[in-house]
Amino acid sequence: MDIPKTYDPKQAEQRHYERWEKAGCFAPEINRDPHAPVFSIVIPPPNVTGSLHMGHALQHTLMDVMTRHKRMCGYRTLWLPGQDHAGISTQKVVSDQLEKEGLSRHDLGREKFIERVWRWRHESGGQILQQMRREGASVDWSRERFTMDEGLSRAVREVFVRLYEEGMIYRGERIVNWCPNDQTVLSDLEVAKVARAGKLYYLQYPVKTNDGERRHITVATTRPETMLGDTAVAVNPLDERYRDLVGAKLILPLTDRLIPVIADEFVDPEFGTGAVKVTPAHDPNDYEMGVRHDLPQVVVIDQHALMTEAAGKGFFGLDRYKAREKVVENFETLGLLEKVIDYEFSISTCERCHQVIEPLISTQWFCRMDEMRDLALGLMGREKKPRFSPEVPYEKVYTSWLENLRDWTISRQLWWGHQIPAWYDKEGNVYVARSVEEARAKAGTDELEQDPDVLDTWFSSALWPFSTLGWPDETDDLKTYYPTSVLVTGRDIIFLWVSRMVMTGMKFMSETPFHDVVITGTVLDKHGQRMSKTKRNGVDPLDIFDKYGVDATRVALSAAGAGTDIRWNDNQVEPYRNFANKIWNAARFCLLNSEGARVSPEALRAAEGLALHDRWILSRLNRTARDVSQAIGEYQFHEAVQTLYHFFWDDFCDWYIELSKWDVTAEQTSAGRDCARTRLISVLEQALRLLHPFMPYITEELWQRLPGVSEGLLHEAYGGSEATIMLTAYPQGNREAIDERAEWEMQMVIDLISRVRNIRAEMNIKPSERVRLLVGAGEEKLREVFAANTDQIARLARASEITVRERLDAPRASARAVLSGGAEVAVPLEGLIDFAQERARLERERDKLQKEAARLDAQLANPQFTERAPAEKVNELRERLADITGRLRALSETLEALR
RNA sequence: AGGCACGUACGUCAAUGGUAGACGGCUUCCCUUACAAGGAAGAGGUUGGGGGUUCGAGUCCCUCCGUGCCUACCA
Repeated sequence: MDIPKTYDPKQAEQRHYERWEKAGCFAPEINRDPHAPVFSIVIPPPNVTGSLHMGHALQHTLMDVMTRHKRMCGYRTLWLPGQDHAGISTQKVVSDQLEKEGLSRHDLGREKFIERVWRWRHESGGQILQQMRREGASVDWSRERFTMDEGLSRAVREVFVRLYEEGMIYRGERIVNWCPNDQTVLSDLEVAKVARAGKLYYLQYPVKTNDGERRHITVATTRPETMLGDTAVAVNPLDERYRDLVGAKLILPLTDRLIPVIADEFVDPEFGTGAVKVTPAHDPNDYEMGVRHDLPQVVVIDQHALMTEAAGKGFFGLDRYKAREKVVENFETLGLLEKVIDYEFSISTCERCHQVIEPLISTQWFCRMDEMRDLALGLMGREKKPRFSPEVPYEKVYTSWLENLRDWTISRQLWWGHQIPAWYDKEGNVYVARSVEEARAKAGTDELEQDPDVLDTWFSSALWPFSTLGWPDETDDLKTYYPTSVLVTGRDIIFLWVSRMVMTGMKFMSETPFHDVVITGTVLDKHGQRMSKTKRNGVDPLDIFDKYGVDATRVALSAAGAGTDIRWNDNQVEPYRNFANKIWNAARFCLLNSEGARVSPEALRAAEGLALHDRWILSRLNRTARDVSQAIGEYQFHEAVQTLYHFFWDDFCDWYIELSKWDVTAEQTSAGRDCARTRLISVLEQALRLLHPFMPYITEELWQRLPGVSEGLLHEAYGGSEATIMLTAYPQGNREAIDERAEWEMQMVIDLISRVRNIRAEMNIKPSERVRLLVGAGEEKLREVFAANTDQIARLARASEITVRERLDAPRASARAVLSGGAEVAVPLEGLIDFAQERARLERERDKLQKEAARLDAQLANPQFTERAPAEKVNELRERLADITGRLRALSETLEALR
């Protein structure tokens, strides 16, 4: 058999994915058990414009681990893939392409432009899905969805119409967030607040008096240019300074308008001058105040952030920042600029293009959220669903956001997206319908024009868990896979996406869209900075795959703590690349000694007369299986990884293989040898199954090479499928197979061997040199354990002979050690031993033990402790103290003998 | 401005209120026929400072220092 010494991940990565896919392993239909429990996940649809980043790799890995695990547990398993049309981003990508050709989207016209976007999507969009194949993601490609698919678009129209008919969607004029660059309205969630160092300008507005008295009110503002649209100045009704001026008129400088002084509780008397200029058309708070006081709205800034005609001759057409300078200059000239101070404040910017948002009054479509919000809050209140992991702090983040939820601006002035299903007749009457035909029927005329706006991208995403399964039709998929089992995503879209899915899910399906929500940490760069394109500090997962292999990368990502941010550093993957190589070589050893062996479940049963190391590894295997399943179930992937890593490396490689070597590598063919080989390879096979959800490629690659693997090993739900490790049964860990006694006995043997190795290292005994071992053990049980395993101990401790007695009887010139359980071991070293050095070594150990004994003594002597602590805990300490005391006694005697 | 996290070995991170661990790195020895991406043995911590609750605190409470994140209508 020809197996290379070093694992080459690329080879395995190329070989298996396509085969799995062709065999239909990813589709739930592979499961032929009609009573199988169901497990389903919908992928957070990546943007068509996106390419894979580490955040995806992390989330996809966790989703795939869960999916593969549940599939191996016999669940009917669906992981549904798909993509989001990503309105603004996609439109921008294609617009930029056009720009390079010297064209704008308006040159093409709406229809041609959309055609072009579709072409782009088919040609270069969605590379991310190809990249997912490399990740090993076991998604069902036959159910792939796109938010602009006909089916999903139908769901969008259906939801829109129903909500409209219930009065939850309405059209109205409001102040909104406008991006002058993207030329569209944005929802509050798409606006990012950024701290900026700016100035606070103090402007004086003269009071119009009849007696010629010269008075003024000073207002403070960060945006002087908006003063051209002021229609009032507001003060707090309780503010003594201005009480007599409420109701008075002010002369608004640079214009010919008079504006009133009004009283409103919104005004904080402590801030600035206690007087606020009110610009209802260009500030959300002022807008509200304007509504309360019935103030006129003077629009002085337009959709391109240029000053309008209403701003006055001198300002018309100026950019808003130019206008700002000019207003300030004019105030200075007029002697009305009181002062300018440095001031840091936060401004609203467009999340995508970072342009400063301009609040504008505009007619848009809105969605009332109160009813759906209450549905979601009720679900959390009654059933505590969805269950967030980690629960702290996300459950609270989610609910407190819902409690403060406001109406959602759902229209966007874009071309790429779901066009709003509303039509207008010549009189401007609106007809909301599922199709133009339905609208015509409602209107009684064919002369209708559809609303040009499209819906917020998140509107269709909000329906994802049921629209992808066929809603509004009552499909089998919908009945089977809704609600989904778990949603895996980042914290940045809890509001944008998670909460909205819950709300629409409750509204239209009357059930939570997912039982659990796993919030992953953010992948940061090695300095703890967020990865971003502009900073160019992003890491391409494909580079990591090339460098270390997909499996190693997946394990490294799974090993990150639950919910905590991950400071990414390439070399963190190295240990897992090494781990993969370790697995490879362990399997290599098994395979090189596999003649006469075959994978066999019977070999894993405890039986009479099994050697200690066999009983032990079976116990460890079952314990590991149990712990891993529990960890995955609790979304503690790092614990699962740690458990598997140590089982495979420490238990299986370092001890079990070493202890099996003698039997397995025997030159003579024998039933005993075949038996040992079969057991070894069967344990390996189980270990590969346990590792498979995390490391799909290497486990499949090795599994296929094991002798005796066949369809017969598959989980019964997959009977008739082709042989692959991904359809075998996941080891559950049998509680009865956990053999505490075997684990204790083995621990004694390991302890003895380690002590001898320690002596050898400290005494500089060459590896090639065999030593004699004298073991003294008062307990008969222990003597039996050592006696039964002398061959093993001799091989691993490199001893020539071993004598086990009740009492240690060793020559003075020996190096000694005391084991737990009170046993002692001595290595006679005639002529080699430095007595002073040996005494010092043992004294050091004695001091350590004495300290611990003293601490335990004190704790046990404290009646408060023995009375209040649980009896189990107290006993544990007593036993430990007894053990230490025994060892101390033995040590003292040894030291005495060396004097 | 409020709210929420976090601070543990040289580095990156784990630890239901019960003996502080892992993986790199480091030191010494070994190319022992699965693996030098390996094996064996080690060194390294009064868990950011201070106070409190408790028989017992990395873990719970308070406070200070430092670092992140989120929310917000103070012009």
